[in-house]
Amino acid sequence: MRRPGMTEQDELRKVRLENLQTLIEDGVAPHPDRFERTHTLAEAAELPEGTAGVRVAGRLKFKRDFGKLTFARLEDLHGGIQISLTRDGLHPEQEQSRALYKRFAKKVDLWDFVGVEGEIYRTNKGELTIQVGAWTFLGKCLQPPPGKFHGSRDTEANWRKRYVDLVSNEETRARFRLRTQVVRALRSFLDAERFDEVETPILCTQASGALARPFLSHHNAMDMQVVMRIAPETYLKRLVVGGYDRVYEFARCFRNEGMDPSHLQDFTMLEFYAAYWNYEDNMRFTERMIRHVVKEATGSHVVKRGDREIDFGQPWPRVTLREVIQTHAGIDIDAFGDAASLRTEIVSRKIELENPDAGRGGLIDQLYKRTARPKLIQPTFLIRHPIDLSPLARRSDDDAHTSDRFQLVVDSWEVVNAYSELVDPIDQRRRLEEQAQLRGAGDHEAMELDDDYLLAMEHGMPPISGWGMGIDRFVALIADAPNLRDVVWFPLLKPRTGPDGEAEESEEESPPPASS
RNA sequence: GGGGGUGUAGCUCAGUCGGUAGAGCAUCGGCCUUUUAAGCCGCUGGUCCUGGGUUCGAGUCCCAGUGCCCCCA
Repeated sequence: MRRPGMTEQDELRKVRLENLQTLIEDGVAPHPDRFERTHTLAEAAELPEGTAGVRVAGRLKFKRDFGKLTFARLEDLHGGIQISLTRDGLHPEQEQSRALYKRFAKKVDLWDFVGVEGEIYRTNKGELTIQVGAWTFLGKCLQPPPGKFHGSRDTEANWRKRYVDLVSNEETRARFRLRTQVVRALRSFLDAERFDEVETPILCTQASGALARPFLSHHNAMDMQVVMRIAPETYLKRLVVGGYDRVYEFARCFRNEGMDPSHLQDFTMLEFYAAYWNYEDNMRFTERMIRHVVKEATGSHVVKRGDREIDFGQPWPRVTLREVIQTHAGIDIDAFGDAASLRTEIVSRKIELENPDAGRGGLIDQLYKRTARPKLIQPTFLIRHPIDLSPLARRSDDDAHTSDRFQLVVDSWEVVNAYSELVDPIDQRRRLEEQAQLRGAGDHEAMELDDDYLLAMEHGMPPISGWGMGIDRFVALIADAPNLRDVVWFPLLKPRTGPDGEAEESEEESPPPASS
């Protein structure tokens, strides 16, 4: 394999390695075991001037050296503060102080970890700063950091090396802080409403609970195929059979399907089930919860999305699928009771569908996605979907063709999907058998017959309303992120081959020995 | 599956008609006690994504591949 001369990256790394070596030779511990802080960086930035004995630690993000005075800035995920060191302010003895100053100015590099102790003051330019009386080396960054002013703007690099993205870009830090806030707000809201949090299997013998293709794997000891779950739904409903009357799970799910900016293979879904509720109870609850979470996480009910403003504070309209299609496609689906007549009507209106051979429910779904969904911007409850698109949902009492179901649509994204659950094991078996027939006919998205779940159902279910929300989508929505990968810490990407992806050859210098 | 875009120094980016590979910042050396993208002087730094082809000569043109992005079905 060709091996060119040392690249610039190698050279920059070598300088840092040499700086570390110098510190070690001076008796500095390269990897100290701990550092006692009195404040986080964000806390320190709120302290009044004159506060002494402040001990903080963080990554060195800027350094401006004036020869006898150095300004620097420490940062972490939640904040940062400026520090300043002077040539004569680090030790009572002048010679010692100058040595400590020079060590900091010359041998500590950007992105190294440093701990300092000092007093809060305000600089001539008005910036709150810690006048450092003592500093401690806490960790070396051997890799050259990206630019000082602009972090990496390369989206691919930011996904592959999210840690670099996080250190470099405040927008990235803010986006992930928002995600954490959203999850925290949802969890505490549900806990306060007496829901119990559980975990159900990810590795399953059967994929159920959604219309999607699973990832396959193999269990060696049992010598059998296993699948990664596509939804936690049927397990959570088993728990309702078992006596949980309000239960939820933050469920990592996996769907082996096409990739685009609004779909991930590996995503997080929040599902909850509430006994004795119907889907209308659930809509009221949803509106209350989501409104609360948006306010809690963003500080406002109004979220900016591109040039649009989404207002979660206004009452959310409820429209039936029939109404919304009538409005935007001009077709009354109730006037076409079978697939053939509906298909003819769609064709006559020159609306092109991706899969014109679908059944009536499938045609309605495509018609909606094609014509109406792009127009739904403000939070809207879409209700009463065709029964054959909802094999686990309860049939409406007043219309055998529709289900007691709702979706929450925001900025044309389906954020929430919920319904009154089908709790009749006889009806459930019939509908899963229909799905199994579609499967047999080659429809990979049709649902599998799940005998074990049907057995659980036969032990008795109360009325239930179930609910599911894609956390990644919801966060991307309120973070104004164009791509779901922007709100996932480590999105799946193909490994790089070639220059960047070559295995490291073992010619790198041996690490410096630990100081004794 | 189809189409379009993109890949050049550690980072952000230029690179004209095919003719010696460029800038700013970072790094490195020097000066500087109040900076906020500090400033000044000087020096470095390249697998132009990969592989082929055309050509006297390719970052540039052609073909194929590849990572990433976007759009469409």
